[in-house]
Amino acid sequence: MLVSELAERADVPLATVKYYLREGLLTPGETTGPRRAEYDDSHLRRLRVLRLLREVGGVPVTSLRQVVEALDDEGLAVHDTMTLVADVISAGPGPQTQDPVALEIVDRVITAMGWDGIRAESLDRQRLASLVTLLNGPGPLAANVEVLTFYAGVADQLARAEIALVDHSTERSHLLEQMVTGSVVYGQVFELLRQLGHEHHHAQVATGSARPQPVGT
Amino acid sequence: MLVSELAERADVPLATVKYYLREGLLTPGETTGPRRAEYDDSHLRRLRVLRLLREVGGVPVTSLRQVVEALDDEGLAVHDTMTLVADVISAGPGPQTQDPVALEIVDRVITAMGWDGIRAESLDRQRLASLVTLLNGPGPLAANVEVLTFYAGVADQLARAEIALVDHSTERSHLLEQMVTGSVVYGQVFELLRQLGHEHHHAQVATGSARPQPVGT
DNA sequence: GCTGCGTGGATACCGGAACTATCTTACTAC
DNA sequence: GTAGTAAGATAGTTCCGGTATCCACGCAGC
Repeated sequence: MLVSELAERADVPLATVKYYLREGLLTPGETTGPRRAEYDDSHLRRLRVLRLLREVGGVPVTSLRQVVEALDDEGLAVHDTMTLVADVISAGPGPQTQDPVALEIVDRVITAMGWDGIRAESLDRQRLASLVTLLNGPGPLAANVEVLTFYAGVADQLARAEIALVDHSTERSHLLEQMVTGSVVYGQVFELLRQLGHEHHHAQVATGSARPQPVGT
Repeated sequence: MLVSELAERADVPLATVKYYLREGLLTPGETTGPRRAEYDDSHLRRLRVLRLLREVGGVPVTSLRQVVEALDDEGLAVHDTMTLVADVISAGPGPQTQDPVALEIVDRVITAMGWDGIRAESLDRQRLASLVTLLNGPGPLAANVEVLTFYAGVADQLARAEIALVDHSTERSHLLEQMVTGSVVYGQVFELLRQLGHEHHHAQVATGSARPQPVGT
């Protein structure tokens, strides 16, 4: 297919596709003449992934370039690609504080969960420590190991389920695209469900019903 | 305190505080002279909340104005304020699709959860439907009622816990600020923990250990 | 073969968001 | 009385994510 068709099929303005090509987010189509180039299904899939990351995940375009680099590096194991992508994708700027106390709280949670596959350089780990610093600074909120471990337990349920859901036997590129988009979209899905849960339970409190209890019924 | 002190205590550039005042995100201090105004602790707390919503939650400044309006409307019940704020805060633009099929899927999940306190106009509900449309469009991912209900169950655990955690007996303004910031910050905390969970379980898969199982051990 | 649409490629421009800098006037503390 | 800063207003800046325009030219239909 030609660019215009690619753009139309992905429901993306042509100008934007050209922009992505310029930025190196899409590999140029196969040139079939001086003013002619052919694009295939892999381009279409890639473009869809990019739009999803941008629009649903809010991933900035500069980060997208890092994502495609990781995705296209055939020499990289699936696992390594995913950690690379994870470092880039999750929201917020890099960690600004390296408060050792917060880091230790985070590490204790990680240990309590038995999560032994986490790199010390994991940006998520450091970002989490920043948030803990923030929570334990001025203000009424506080994060302790117990609460965080509870959260981690819940998060673990999701992580397990999500990994179990993907078909691990498919080809590398398809598998990665599936995992990356899944992670982003289901992250949003969960966040919305959490908000809906809030809305319901707030209503419960407001109408004078019993306060919701954290664990059992 | 004077503006400069307010800015310093909240660790926000003075120019930014002035900007927020201009935008109506902060109420003007009490004028004690033609070129003098006094700010108090409520301003400081408000400013901290705003920065948190902006930096951690990524809430745009224009939405912040709506948030403060809801927060400052003393005639509004706590519950109603929260739903108003929730509509404004959660990420993404308003819903663009109103696919009846997706909406019905969402509603079935809501019913299955026994969530009867959710307004039909809830933006989160509609945003979720948009995501479901997206998932069930082209591409390998798919969202069915079962999977979504599983997610909703997990989300419900969090929502319960979070509501149980706040001290419901404090004064309106403090309570709301606590709930709003808590919702945003813990949303991020959870997302990071979910990513960490992924990182661990991916590592498990990569090292050839048993694949993680969704529910039990 | 001619024509006119559309292509690939390059470059320039735009609009919104979130600040940031400057300037003016005037109080206030020393 | 004078140096320092506050308040308030206005204008300017940076970054991001696109759009728009331009050009020279090949291809499809006639």
